[in-house]
Amino acid sequence: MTALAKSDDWIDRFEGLSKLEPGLRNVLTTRSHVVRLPADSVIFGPGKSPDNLLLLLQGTVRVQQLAESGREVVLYRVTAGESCVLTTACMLAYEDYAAEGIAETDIVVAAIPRGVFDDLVASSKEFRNFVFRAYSRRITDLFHVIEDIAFRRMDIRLAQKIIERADTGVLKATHAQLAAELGTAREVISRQLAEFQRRGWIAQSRGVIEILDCEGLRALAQS
Amino acid sequence: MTALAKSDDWIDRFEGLSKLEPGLRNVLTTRSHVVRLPADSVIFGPGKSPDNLLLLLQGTVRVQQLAESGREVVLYRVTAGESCVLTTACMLAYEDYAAEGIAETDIVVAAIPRGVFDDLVASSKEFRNFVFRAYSRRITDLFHVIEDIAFRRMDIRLAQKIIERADTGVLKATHAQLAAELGTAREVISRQLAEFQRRGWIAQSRGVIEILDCEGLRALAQS
DNA sequence: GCGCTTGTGTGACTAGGTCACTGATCGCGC
DNA sequence: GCGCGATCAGTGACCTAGTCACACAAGCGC
Repeated sequence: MTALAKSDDWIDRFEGLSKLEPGLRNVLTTRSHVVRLPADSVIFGPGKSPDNLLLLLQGTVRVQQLAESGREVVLYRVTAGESCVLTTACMLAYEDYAAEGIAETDIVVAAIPRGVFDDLVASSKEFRNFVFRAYSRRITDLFHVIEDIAFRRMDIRLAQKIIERADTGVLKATHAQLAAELGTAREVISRQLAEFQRRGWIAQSRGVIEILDCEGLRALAQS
Repeated sequence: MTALAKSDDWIDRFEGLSKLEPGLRNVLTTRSHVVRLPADSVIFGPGKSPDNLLLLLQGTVRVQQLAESGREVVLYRVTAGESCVLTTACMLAYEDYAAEGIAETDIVVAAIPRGVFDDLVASSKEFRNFVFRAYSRRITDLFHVIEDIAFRRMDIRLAQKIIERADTGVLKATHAQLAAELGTAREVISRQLAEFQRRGWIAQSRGVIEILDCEGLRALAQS
């Protein structure tokens, strides 16, 4: 991180920006600032629209939808090397919407002020492509979420989530967190996990799920 | 329509474009073409990504998500005076996604080729704002859909849909169409409508729903 | 009128969400 | 080490929504 703050190395971490015209690289680095934020920071949310485009250098950001009832769904995650591009659209949002972005880990971001963003979009085809490609990616993610919620079974979605988010066979998450992730109720997750356990696919303890039979899970996830 | 094809009047139908720089108005009109398409035309879809940005002059376009199972959900509608801006993102789509856009009526569109779109984004702040504002709008719509599907009751969603889409107290749609609209099964719609009828809110006949008690529906829709 | 197609109604059953709990486990202060 | 509040997990009863396999009805062409 110390090195990051004073160099422009970070640009090369973004696939779509590596071929950026040299002059514009300069614009980017001199007119944006690298910021470090602690885990659980709210990047944007209802009534809190950012006025920077954020490029994520380290860590992950979770973007989730909130309902008045208090329930939530995770829409997608932004990982290092990606931009949180929907924020640009959100800057102009018609009504303010009920999604928020939260730092899931400590994060390091390059914040590009709105005016600089606008200049770059105007002057660089590379940058435009970068932006539109990022949009495309997110919208595809949203389509995915819709399809999942509307048409897929919970057990399948849960199995997928466990595989996707388990690190070295272990997933640290409470049932309530998984429920928020998938937009369902805690009890539903508890019951499904109990069933997975009964089948010998996982072992559970407080806040931890351990995968015992990845093949079993995968078979369900892919059906 | 005859008048439309040969003038640039249509630009003024788009709120965000009316203040477009005069020179660029010209670019728009000379390098785009006004096209008329019949109802049910597929504007874009899986494996059919458009290479024009479409601005809708007349009619409406329905954008819907398809699942392999054959079920569908309507994501949003584009109405006259709006642009089908997600197509721009879709031109660059990572994987191709399972959404399609269909002309719901006969439509008249101004088709802006990709290169022209790019030039305009580069040269006009007005146009950029127009584009990003349109994105914002659509994304908000998608957030809405997700919230509805994940957290709202069917009876409420159905009541809303009926009110929203009924024309002079009458809605011409089959139960199957309403089911596709809301991403549920036909039987569910049939049962809900039977209940609405039992309560005296609507009358039904083949392919037609007539609103008898709008207040009753509205009360449910708002709860 | 006869048969086809399309639209609607129904019952039995499964999956998922809600409610109101109980019991387990953990961290922490003392 | 013990007690206690907070967080996490399990459970049964009940309701809503989606699935399946039908029967039945209305419009349409011939």
